[in-house]
Amino acid sequence: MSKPSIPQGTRDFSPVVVRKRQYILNTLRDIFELYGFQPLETPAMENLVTLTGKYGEEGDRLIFKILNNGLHEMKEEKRNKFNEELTKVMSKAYSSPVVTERALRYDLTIPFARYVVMNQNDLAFPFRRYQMQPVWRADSPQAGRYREFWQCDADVVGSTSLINEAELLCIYQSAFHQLQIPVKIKINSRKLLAALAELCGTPEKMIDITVALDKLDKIGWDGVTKELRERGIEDAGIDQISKVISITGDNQAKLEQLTALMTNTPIGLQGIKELSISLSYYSGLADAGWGGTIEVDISLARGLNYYTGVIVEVVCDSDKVKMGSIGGGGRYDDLTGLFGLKGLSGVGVSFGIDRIYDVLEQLDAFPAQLASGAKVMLVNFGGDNERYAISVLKQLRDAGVAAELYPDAAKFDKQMKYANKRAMAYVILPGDEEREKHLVSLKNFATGAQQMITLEECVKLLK
RNA sequence: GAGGUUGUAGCUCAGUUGGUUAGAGCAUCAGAUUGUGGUUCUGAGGGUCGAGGGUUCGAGACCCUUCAUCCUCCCCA
Repeated sequence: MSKPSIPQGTRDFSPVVVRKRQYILNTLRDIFELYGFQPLETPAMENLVTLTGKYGEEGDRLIFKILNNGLHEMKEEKRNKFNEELTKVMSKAYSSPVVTERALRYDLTIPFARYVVMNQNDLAFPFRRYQMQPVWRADSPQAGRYREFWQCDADVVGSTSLINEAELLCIYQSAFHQLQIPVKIKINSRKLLAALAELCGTPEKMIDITVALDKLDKIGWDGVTKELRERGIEDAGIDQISKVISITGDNQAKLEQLTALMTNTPIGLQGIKELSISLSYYSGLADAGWGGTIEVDISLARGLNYYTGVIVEVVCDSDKVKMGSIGGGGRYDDLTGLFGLKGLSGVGVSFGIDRIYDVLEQLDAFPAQLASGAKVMLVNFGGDNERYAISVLKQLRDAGVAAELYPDAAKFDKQMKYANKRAMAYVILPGDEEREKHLVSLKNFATGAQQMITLEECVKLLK
């Protein structure tokens, strides 16, 4: 007998953990629905060709490919061909439709784009959807990084209105307010980064600048300078970048200074205008009770290179927590163009469920009542008492009280220990005396107090 | 792709320069206790020391190979 284990980079979620995760997911779901987003689910596997070439060379290697089935019923000749191709596939980054033509979903964005293109005739655009599902990556796991993890996305496609940007900001604010996580939302525009590349005199280096700048938090300005040099940016250009990212003040002041710096780059001015309009829409929609701050941050880059407009990132704003971003998103033009549907602009946000979980744990901000499960357990005394217990059990459930009966007439001590371990709030003792009097003895497990009462009174207490 | 960590009971881990029959806590089961839990006491079961090879009179420990694991860098969420 081999010891049981689970695949590298996967996790079991125990009951308490599932409850806490569901609390996060339910909170987000309610908000998405409130803002008119519709739920979407796509299959765990996609056709391999749908995924390949969408995540870059590195990404292609990290896609979990699924071996074709039906090997046992192949004809001799086909099986030989299969084995030949399999050897090739195993030896290097090589794909063969003979061996694998499906793969596990790598993220939710590409399947979403695929869905939109396939259903373009039926969808009402702008299409607002949210999706919360696991994704898989054949990456080597490390702390906080798994081969199976959940993503939670909300996107709007088919509209270029900046109201969408403002609404997604509201969703972030509302969500983290409800979850009681203090946050700072950083906002920028890819157009400003494009303008920055122009200011450097190297507009074609925008991606290089973006990737380098994205590491500012991690490696500091000196590190970024070094990386920019390695990526072929001249010192004069680095000076320009330095000048732009070091502007200070509130959002209004920052945008004004930027305007001055970028008067000669139309794309920069447009980016500034978009940020300004988004923020103004936002202030019309925002609730005064939300605590999070929204801050224009020119150094915010976001690694993903399909973003083209406004980009955002959420970080936890608390001294007690050290954590990278817990959410991010932005506008992307033409994502569906990959599948032949051109001219559809989209904007979306993503919530980092695992990190949000960790933050809530560190802040000790999960609601206390999540810990307890079923409310009450009935002790099983066997025989006639068991029959009585079953009738009480049914009546409790009919009244909407979460209850369970210990299934065996085991020793009393054992049953009580079980109830204790399960963290039951109450225990009901349906024994001889209770059965004869048609009453129940209800014991409060926290206080130890016990009373013999009618079932009606009992239900009233437990509801 | 590069580097490092750890593999001993179901779980978490001790195990001295290589030396008799490999230990503890938790968990499980039984008993003190057949209607009163959280903290008690007693006892029991449970091990091819990750796998394979080597050195040695003798290996859980040393060497080689291999597998697994966790972590760091790269990259990413």
